[in-house]
Amino acid sequence: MPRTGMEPIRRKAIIEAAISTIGERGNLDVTVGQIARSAGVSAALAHHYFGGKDQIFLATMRHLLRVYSHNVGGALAEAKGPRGRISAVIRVSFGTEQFAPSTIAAWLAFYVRAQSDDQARRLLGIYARRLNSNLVDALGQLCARDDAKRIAEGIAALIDGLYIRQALHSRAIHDGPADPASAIALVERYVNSELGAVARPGKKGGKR
Amino acid sequence: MPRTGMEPIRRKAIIEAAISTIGERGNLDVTVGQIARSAGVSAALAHHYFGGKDQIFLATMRHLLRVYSHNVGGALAEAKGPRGRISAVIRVSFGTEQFAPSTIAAWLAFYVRAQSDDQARRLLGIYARRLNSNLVDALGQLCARDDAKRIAEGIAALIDGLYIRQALHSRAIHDGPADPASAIALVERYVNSELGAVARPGKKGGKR
DNA sequence: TATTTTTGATTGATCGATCAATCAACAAAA
DNA sequence: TTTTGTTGATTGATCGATCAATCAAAAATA
Repeated sequence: MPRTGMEPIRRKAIIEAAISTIGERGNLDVTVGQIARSAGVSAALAHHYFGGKDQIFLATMRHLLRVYSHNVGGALAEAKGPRGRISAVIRVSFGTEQFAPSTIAAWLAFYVRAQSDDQARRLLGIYARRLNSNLVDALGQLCARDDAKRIAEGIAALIDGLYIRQALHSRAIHDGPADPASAIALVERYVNSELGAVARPGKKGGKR
Repeated sequence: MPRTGMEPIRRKAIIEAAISTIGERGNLDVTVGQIARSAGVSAALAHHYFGGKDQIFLATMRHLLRVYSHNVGGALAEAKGPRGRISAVIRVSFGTEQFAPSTIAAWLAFYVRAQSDDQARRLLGIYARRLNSNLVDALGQLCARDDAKRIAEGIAALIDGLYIRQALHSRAIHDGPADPASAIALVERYVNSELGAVARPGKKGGKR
């Protein structure tokens, strides 16, 4: 049945199989064979298209990152004002696409991977920097630069922390579904109280 | 040179070697041989004393947990009032012992391990529950129960998030040292603004 | 249209390396 | 000499990677 033009279809299938396989196991201790089987192909084919296990992982990370960036981009476009852009980032971060159990598990696994793999770290670095500048830019219009940096760090930490906790809970309580709403509410509340506590930025932000 | 009474010495050496080996690599893809060599013994001896790789990991987790609990216990004993106990928990969580790069990396690695290993998950669950009840108990004396739960979740998420981010940063910037002070300040500020925003708890906490 | 050639798609089989685990043996106290 | 500590050697299993061999569609040719 080999029709030509299978390559993009296979690549996509293998990447999605990688996400679900990694997501099920919760770590990167998955074999190429497992991923391939889940994608309905042989392990050899996965190697053929990607070159090796590492590259399957990297392609999967890139896919996750691309989807996230795409969603953020869309949400930012519709957002009204800096505060709206902050909410957009938060909302997307806990959106159904990002907050699916297997996505969360894969994300966490790649975080760990970045500890020992330069390329993985570089990819995560791109995501982190983009998130950070989105937040700092928006916050910078609402408060002093120093405060903006600090609040952005807090938001990012809250997001990462809620992710890691969600990953554990969704397994502890027999695959309980994620609860994006309360996570969003918690972060939003953080943003509000932090913004409420800092002075408006004059042309020069005053100290505290 | 076999003197008797080596067992506890070897166990400790192997556990500490496991922490540093895991910490260096940043994940659990370490061999028993590497751990053993770092401890100055043979791989066979590590098996002899622990029974297997899994048990080395579990013993290492238990050790990490025990040290943390011990430190928290000590800090809680000296703390004055509920607000002081919250600060004690935060301070210990970012204390030098917990915030050493290899400890952070090992902690994160075990978090991922808990995704696929029941016993590891159980151990982390104990830690999480203890942390949570410490925080909720203290917060419950300062605000309504519902608020206490929410703020405790926020604190825990912030701690986890700052950990995971620290793990990445300390590797990105060529083993830059941790910065406990700013992490502590960020969480403390969160506690203050959240507590400032909620009403005092009457005998019955009012809604919001 | 019918036949041949080419090429992309795909896999089973297999190699080489790694590693956890086991065991038999040895050394040094007790 | 009995026990405790310790290790090198070995094994069995797993896995990533490679490769030769199919198979079928598409393209070229008759």
